[in-house]
Amino acid sequence: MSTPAYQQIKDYVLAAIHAGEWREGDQIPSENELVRRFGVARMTVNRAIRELAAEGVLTRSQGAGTFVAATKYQSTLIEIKSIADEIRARGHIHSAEVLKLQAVKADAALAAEMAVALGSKLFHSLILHYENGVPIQLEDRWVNPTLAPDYLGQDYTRSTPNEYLMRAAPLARVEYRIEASRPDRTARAKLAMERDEPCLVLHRRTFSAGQVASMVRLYHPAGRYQFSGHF
Amino acid sequence: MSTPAYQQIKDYVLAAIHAGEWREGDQIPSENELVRRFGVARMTVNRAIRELAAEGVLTRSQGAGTFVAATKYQSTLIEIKSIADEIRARGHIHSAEVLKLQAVKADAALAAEMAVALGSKLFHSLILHYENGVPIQLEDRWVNPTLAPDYLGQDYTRSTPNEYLMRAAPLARVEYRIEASRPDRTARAKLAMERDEPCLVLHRRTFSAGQVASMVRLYHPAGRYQFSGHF
DNA sequence: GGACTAAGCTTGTCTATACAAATCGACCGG
DNA sequence: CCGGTCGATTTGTATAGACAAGCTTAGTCC
Repeated sequence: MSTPAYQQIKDYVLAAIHAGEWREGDQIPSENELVRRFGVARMTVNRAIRELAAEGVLTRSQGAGTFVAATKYQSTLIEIKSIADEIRARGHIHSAEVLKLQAVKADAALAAEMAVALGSKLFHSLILHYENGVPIQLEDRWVNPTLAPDYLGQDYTRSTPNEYLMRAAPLARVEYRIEASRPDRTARAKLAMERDEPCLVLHRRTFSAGQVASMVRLYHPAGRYQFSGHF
Repeated sequence: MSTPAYQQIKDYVLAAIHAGEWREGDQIPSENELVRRFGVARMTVNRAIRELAAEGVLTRSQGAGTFVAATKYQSTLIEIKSIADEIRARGHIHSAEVLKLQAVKADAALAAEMAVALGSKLFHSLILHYENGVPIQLEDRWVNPTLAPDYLGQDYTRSTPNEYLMRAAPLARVEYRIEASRPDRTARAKLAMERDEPCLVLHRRTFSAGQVASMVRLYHPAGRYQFSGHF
């Protein structure tokens, strides 16, 4: 067989979760049961399940069993992965609403931040990301047209700006800043946030070919997202 | 030994990399060589090295060997070693007020987070850091006494807990989480925060010798601090 | 010298077994 | 009904061995 047995077991488990067969908190079959079903050694099952637990898909408890983990977000700031992937990886449905997608002229503050001349053309997009219909992230992005000339022509309900930019302008350097802030009225309304709900803002600039490729502010309601990671 | 063999091997490799013994791109000893050195089965070494590869510390190539991965990023999250240095680097004056410094018994939640037995002795400190007399960070820290027995005997108005811990327990692994939250009454009072001012909380656990060395929550009023970095 | 080959090393996977540790439920005695 | 004990189940770790597959290098042949 080409794909390793442990990977087949991982795929099987992920498929079952994705299909809704096993839900959050459900106990999944024991290692011995999976051994019977797949006809492999227990160490092979153990590796598959252990890796899924390490990836946050499952939680295990010695003596008790293995359970489908509660979906908690985990975004390493480091890997710039797309929020869409992250949501899909959880077996949930990602959707996006494009609120703005246009060319603008850079004012002083913007020109400084994007390192372009005052009055230069920039692309601006404002996109709201949903997970299972719940707004989870507001993405406010400016893009340098010289590095991504086709930026306005993409369909961002199908793929995310991030995915397009990763192809168009391979990133050389990333600069980030994390703030807690109170979003403005419109952002709050879009994210269905209460008046004083705290909000995490990830501010990020990516560089490509010595220029600022993109500058983005990602707004996350605190209760619905958290950054975490390890190294 | 309490800590599993595979974890000891992981710690050994991480320590060697951390110490600069093995550098970026260097080939590390083969599995069979590590088997000889540690006197364990190859599967045990394999698990340790495979996990480090999955974590991005090493890269492996079948037939060729295992190499120290290029450090992809450089995060200030790990370099916020000393807020005191950071403040001094800005030419400002750092001062600290020790609000608590005592031994406590771990309750259930704490024991779980520190990975110690229920009721174990832990050190707890609560320190408020000032920049030019303005409170800038509230540091709420728990420390494992076995790794830092002299923790309570330090003068934290002169050096920070972090500086002491870096010497006492060289860190092998860091886990972090960033949240936006509303701090409780006392924290808010200490930081001279207004009622609804947003607050960033950096939650961090450091591991040393396979144990949780320290767990800390750093509270920052949003307007007076931000995390940033690049990679 | 250049191209091919084979040996030896490396990692990748899998097996069958073993024991330890944690959990949970059934049973039993009070 | 309550509480404790014991056993079955489950995960956690470790072992020794085996074969496959990929890379490197030394050696051979032309």
